[in-house]
Amino acid sequence: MKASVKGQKPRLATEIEEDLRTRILAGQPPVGEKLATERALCLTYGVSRTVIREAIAGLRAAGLIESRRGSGLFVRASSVQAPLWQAPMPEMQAEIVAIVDTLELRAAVEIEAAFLAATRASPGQIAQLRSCHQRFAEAVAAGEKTEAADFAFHQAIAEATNNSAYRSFMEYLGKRTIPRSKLGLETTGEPYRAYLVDMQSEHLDILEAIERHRAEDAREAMQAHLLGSLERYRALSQS
Amino acid sequence: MKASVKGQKPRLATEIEEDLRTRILAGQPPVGEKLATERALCLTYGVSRTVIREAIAGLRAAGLIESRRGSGLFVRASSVQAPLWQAPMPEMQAEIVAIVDTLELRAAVEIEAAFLAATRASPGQIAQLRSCHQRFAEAVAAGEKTEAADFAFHQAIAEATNNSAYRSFMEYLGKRTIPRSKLGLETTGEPYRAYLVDMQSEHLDILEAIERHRAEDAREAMQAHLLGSLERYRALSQS
DNA sequence: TCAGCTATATTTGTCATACCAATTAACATA
DNA sequence: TATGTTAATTGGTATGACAAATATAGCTGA
Repeated sequence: MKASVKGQKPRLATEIEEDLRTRILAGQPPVGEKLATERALCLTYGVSRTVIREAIAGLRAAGLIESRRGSGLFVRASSVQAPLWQAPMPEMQAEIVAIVDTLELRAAVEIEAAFLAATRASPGQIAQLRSCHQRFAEAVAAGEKTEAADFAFHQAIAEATNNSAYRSFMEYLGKRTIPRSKLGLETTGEPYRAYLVDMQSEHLDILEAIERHRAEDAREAMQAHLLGSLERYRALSQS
Repeated sequence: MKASVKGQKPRLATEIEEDLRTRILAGQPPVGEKLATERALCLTYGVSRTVIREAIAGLRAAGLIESRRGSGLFVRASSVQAPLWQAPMPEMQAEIVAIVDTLELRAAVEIEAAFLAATRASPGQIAQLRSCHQRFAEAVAAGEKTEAADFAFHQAIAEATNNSAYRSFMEYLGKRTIPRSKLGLETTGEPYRAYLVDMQSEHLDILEAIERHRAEDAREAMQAHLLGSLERYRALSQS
């Protein structure tokens, strides 16, 4: 059943909009190609042109298509990023989107945090980072849960920025950390362990860059780490 | 001039959609309240009901409003757009140093937001940015307060990331905006006006980079803008 | 045979009217 | 005053019409 206002039956235009959105995101038709004409869509869906135009208005607002009078409807090079993974249930969609959005925001903050930490970290803060890294490595070796150690490492970086806003932001994120198993990630077996070993290695890259006060190196190491995490996460999600 | 397909004049529905979007995002009407009826909007904008319905279709697709037959149009508290920050960050309250830290955190986020906006902004969002920039310019020319227009411009950039976390972050910052006069900034006289003219020029650089989908340019323009603002602020604070 | 021009067809944008379905407001009655 | 009925309001959908912009077909001349 398509989403609708509480108790009300779904609107025809909304249903058709979702169907067209699904097709467009699936590359049918491909970017730059023409969509069927309004008249053809009326025939296809058996509805009036008013309904079709409202469905198209939604797609246009989302930046998926553009219309040209006299020419037709064209699929745009989409400005909206495709979802990282399919939501199992529509009700979870908002939550999952928020998770992905938060991860993206977090990435922006953490990359800059690594830079600032590399320029400002005191010897005591670097020692704290090394200690967190060590605890992460021990958890990996013992086959224990690594989420807490992982987050402690990132929190120590925020601490080393000597910026209370960064500390607060990471503290806030900590309250919203979601266990990897809840994200559908299989947290046992060799692939996951390899995933953790890669993470550990990247943590070391970040630590060493901060230790040597190489700000740009720290930024790049954190960026590589977050991108690598995302890619490994995707690979594990599909296995 | 509102955004439009190359060479084509803007569509009435798109213009009205942007205007309504601006009003809704400004809290007029507030979340949960009713929008004007379709009929009233026809009279207000002097257009047919078809145009109004297409504008509304775009707002509905964006999750800003929901319609209920027999009841009216309501401003939604969207689950995606709801602010992630429910509780205030305790450590960020009423500390001078916290303000500087927040600005630094904000810079990290906004620089990345400019990058993401340049890759993702829809034509409607670019039009919104241009509208905000225009209002800022008008406020400068009229000698009026520019804080609201300034913040609206930055909020529109966050909007154009199509990332709810960025939106929420900017919304949170908005609640913490401190009037420049409270920061000890003399907000009258020629030096302040020159300060605003510089800001306006930098806003245009950011806007044009986003408009041209030059992600790296947008990032650099935002970085230059934020650094420039800080330097100008320091200069004004000491005069 | 090909290029250029013109007329026609196609497509989207906007307008107007009508009717249906759901909700709300007004009114009458007990 | 409460309840039920009726009318009005509001959004959803359908249909037809015309304008504006673009694409295509056909004709003409070199």
